[in-house]
Amino acid sequence: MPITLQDVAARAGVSKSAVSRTFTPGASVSAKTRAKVEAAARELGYTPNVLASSLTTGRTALVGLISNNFTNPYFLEIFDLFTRALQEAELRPLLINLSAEEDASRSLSMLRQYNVDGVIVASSTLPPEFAKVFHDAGIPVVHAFGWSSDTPETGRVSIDNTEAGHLAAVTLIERGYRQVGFLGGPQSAATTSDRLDGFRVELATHGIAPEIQFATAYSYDAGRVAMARALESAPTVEAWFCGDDVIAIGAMDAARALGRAIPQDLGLIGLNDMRMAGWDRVGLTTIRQPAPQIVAASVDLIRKGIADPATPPQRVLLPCTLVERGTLRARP
Amino acid sequence: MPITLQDVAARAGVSKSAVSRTFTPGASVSAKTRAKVEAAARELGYTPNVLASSLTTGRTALVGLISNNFTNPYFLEIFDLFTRALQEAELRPLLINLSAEEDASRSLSMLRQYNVDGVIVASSTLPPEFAKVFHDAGIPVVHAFGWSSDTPETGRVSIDNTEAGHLAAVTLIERGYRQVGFLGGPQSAATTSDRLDGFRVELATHGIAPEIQFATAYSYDAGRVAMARALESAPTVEAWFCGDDVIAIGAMDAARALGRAIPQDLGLIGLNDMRMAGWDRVGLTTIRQPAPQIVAASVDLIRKGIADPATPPQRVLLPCTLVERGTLRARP
DNA sequence: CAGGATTTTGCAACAGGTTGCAAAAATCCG
DNA sequence: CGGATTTTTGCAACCTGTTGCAAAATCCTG
Repeated sequence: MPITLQDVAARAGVSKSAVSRTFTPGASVSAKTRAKVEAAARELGYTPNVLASSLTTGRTALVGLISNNFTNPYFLEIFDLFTRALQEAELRPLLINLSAEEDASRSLSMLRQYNVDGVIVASSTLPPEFAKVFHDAGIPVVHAFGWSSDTPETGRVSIDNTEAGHLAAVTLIERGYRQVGFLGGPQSAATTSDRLDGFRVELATHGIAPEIQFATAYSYDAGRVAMARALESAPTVEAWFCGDDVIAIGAMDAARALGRAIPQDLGLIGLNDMRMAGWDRVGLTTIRQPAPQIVAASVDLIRKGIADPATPPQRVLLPCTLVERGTLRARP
Repeated sequence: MPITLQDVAARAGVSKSAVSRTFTPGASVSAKTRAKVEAAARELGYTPNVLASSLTTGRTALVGLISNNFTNPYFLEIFDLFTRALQEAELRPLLINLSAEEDASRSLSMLRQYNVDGVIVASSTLPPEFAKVFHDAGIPVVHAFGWSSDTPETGRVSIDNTEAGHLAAVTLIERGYRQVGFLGGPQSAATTSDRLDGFRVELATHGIAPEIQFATAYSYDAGRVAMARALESAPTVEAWFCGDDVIAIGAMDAARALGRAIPQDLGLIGLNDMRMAGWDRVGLTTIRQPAPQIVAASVDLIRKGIADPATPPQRVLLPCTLVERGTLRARP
């Protein structure tokens, strides 16, 4: 049923090789045959079968896009960026939802079956070792949005989470908050501990030890229950640094529900600057991750890794910035 | 480098065929050879190459998942559901972001290159004809979340949008609203006109003609500007039926910004019931689309279409229900 | 226009599997 | 236990393209 090389070759009156070469950039074909072949291909509606060609070339243009963050609206923005950037680079994302399990080896074997050219891990909660499995299997891999100081040797792109924690601390101090807290994402997440570290270190220079709490997930609900608990156990904290915007929004609602006005009674600062943070009803002061740059750099790294598998894994750290809205009191 | 059938065959001391059969469900292999082969495969870490086998079997287990809704948080929920359901069915989603362009033929040729087994179009804004292109190319296709009374013959799963419009009208009438408006998604979207139809028809039986406005996209910003405009041009409308939750949220913020309290001064009812609609700070009264069922039915249809390409395209319409929260005044 | 250099072309082998067919092995049954 | 059945197995062809190699065609140059 589908049109093959053979069919086109027959129609154009040339050999299979000629047709193949017509569609292979840089191959040697005369203008005349090329024209004949292209005409025949057009008439028949021929599309080369990437899968078949991958057998000999070893290239599929397929890239595994793995994430386990399907409840955080921020990641829709990330997926939007990634799919566009990959399409731009002529790569095709094979999307894997890892919410249910965390077993890298299963993903690995699946992606191997499809001979993917590379893998992008877009997750702040997957452990750094996750990406390593692909690297060890010889598949170029980049871990985006996750990072920790002690990651194994794989490509990675993210903000400097320690720096983000630092920035949060500086901001809170500057606003005159003295009793502050850290409401992080899942405690096991690689990023969480870095953010906490940076936060703590800076606060320590002011002689402050933050209250510490963790939400069980990067989600509204998790933020909500964590903050409800936090307000109970640490009612004197004046401002919280939340490990993520969606957690911060949940936290905000929990605080309001318990009668604490924001920012009058309680300050909040988030992280990510997802689009929603700028909505009227949210107006969250937050630390922006430069998502477009992170994505661009990730795809760039993957391209390089594919082009030359010998490329050593690279790390890219991008700066984050404060975005002022309405959940922290003004500078005194 | 990678392990092939051949390698396993050699190690197990059998022919390639024996190995192939061991991995083909339902093929004839004795328990003894199967054991030998499995042992060898395990020792070598062999994973069959789906792409190579697809050449002869014509099956890739790849499914194109096409959407152009990457700014509507509702679709993150949809993607979550789809990726899980597809994984469950042993199918792999090849994600295509069609935000930039609407040209079906480009997607078609791309998906053909990869020999996808089927295509799922998850979009409320892509025209019904879009899915038809795949159907005509002999690729099983299901259009989910989009529908219009006059769609061409492709598989489709959605709510009955006319019914949804009807339900919205009934609800508003029941609350005593008489001056009502329709704030739809993009005017070109297939779903929009059906929703409007149902809405209008029911209102007409009460002698009411609604004010009509369209947002330019399914997004917060679009909802916001559309409502700002609507409040100007039709300030007497007491309640609006918004074609989508995220539009409704934007609309709500616009109304508040212009000093209209909700639900006291203005009623709003959305559509979808995305998770966020239930957040404290949103509390949107809305019409729920049964997303899990829509997704399940879509994947089911695709599976059937793949299993037997002769299966005629089916349509599944699922019921939608009212979810009461706080953006409509109480029943008088 | 001859002769050599260069480009283009087709053949055939190959990528990693699957499968129809016939031979070989195992099983059944009287 | 021998012959008829049934099951298992390997061979070889095939799926759709790519590519090294040598032959054929074209191009240059004197």
